Amino acid sequence: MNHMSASRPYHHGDLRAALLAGAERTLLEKGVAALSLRELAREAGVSHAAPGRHFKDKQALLSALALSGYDRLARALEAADDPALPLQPRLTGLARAYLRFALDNPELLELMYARKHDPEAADLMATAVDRTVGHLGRIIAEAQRHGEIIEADPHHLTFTVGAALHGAATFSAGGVLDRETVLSGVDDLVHLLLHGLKPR
Amino acid sequence: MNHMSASRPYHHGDLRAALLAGAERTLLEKGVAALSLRELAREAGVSHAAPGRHFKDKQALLSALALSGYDRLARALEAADDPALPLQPRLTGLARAYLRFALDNPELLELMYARKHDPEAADLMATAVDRTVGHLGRIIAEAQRHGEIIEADPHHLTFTVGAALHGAATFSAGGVLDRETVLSGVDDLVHLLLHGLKPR
DNA sequence: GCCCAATGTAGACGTCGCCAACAATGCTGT
DNA sequence: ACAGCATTGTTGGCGACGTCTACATTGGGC
Repeated sequence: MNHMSASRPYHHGDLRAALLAGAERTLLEKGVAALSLRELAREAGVSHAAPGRHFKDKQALLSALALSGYDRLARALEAADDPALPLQPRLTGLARAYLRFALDNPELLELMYARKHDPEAADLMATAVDRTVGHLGRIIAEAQRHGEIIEADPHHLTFTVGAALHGAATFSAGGVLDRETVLSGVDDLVHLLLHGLKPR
Repeated sequence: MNHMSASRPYHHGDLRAALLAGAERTLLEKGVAALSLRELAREAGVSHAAPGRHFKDKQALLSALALSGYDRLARALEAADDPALPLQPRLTGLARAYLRFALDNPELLELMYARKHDPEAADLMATAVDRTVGHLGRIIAEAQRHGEIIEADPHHLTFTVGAALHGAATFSAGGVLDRETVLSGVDDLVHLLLHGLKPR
């Protein structure tokens, strides 16, 4: 029985997606602290308990958000990777894409690296991370085969490069430096990683 | 008038310190999400509104916690720094101390790098950070004077080294790698930073 | 066309951060 | 010594939140 005239249908249609979309927007505009399931439900026009049908608890929604973040990051990196380029500009392009993502989505990045996810979600995270660092790892291994990079344990190399990029992204997202300064420093960062701090 | 026999004194003595200590313990044992002002008040044996006399809101307590974290980190780094050492082992020692701190206090480190602090607290943070990266910066500038490091913009160099260390710390604190693996990888990390990935 | 699983609703419970009004305490100036 | 006052703690309450349970509505598969 419909009390109100012209009321929306009892079922939302795709509440899960609507909640995720709203959460993403709130995350971008007001930060993770401002995320509330009840508020998201209000925005979606459903009752305060409806989100519980799609996410077992708030953390589950955050995990889903982080997971979709990994997807977007992976797509951004793959789009930015040009295998035809020589090693250094290729890495620079990747680094720039990563930093751009970090600068555009600082709170999302924080969520992605948070260590509060259910074991199940954490597994999905791990594979998502593997996909990304695996990409970097393959580039490095290939460069090793071409003799462009020293023959050390490729995991160590990947870890170091990934750490430098991620640290830069964290610093940048922290807002100490402005966007342009960070992005224009990428060339030097990659150069330093490749050539080292010691004179040659 | 004392209703209860043998009740505690009306005033706590040093509630502020007790709250911070309790918060630090909870942070270590159960994470920042489990931090509640009311719970801290209970542990300290005071009423639920008492913390409000010492911290204007919850964020103020978190900021104080972060600030004390910077203090401890700075002390740990200074204790670990041996200026008599050659550059590479000296940096390795510092890196190891930083990673140890990150592994021991992952949630605290996250708090320290959070970008949610009041302008006033953010200022104190900034100077605390300056103190630490300034230390690193001086080491690098000195090495430059000795010709041990290329003559590039020292800020760029410091940023890169700091980013690499911080990224490694974040990865480590994230719990993907176990403590021993991380700490034993420090030598390689510093070596790579100094000598670069390209063959010499 | 019926039945059941999926989805949404209504209400309640306990916890939380924060605020205001009030009570106890200890410091300071005289 | 002691009055007055700022500091510190208490009590009670407000609104918001996450989560649970019981119930309502819907739509797809037998």
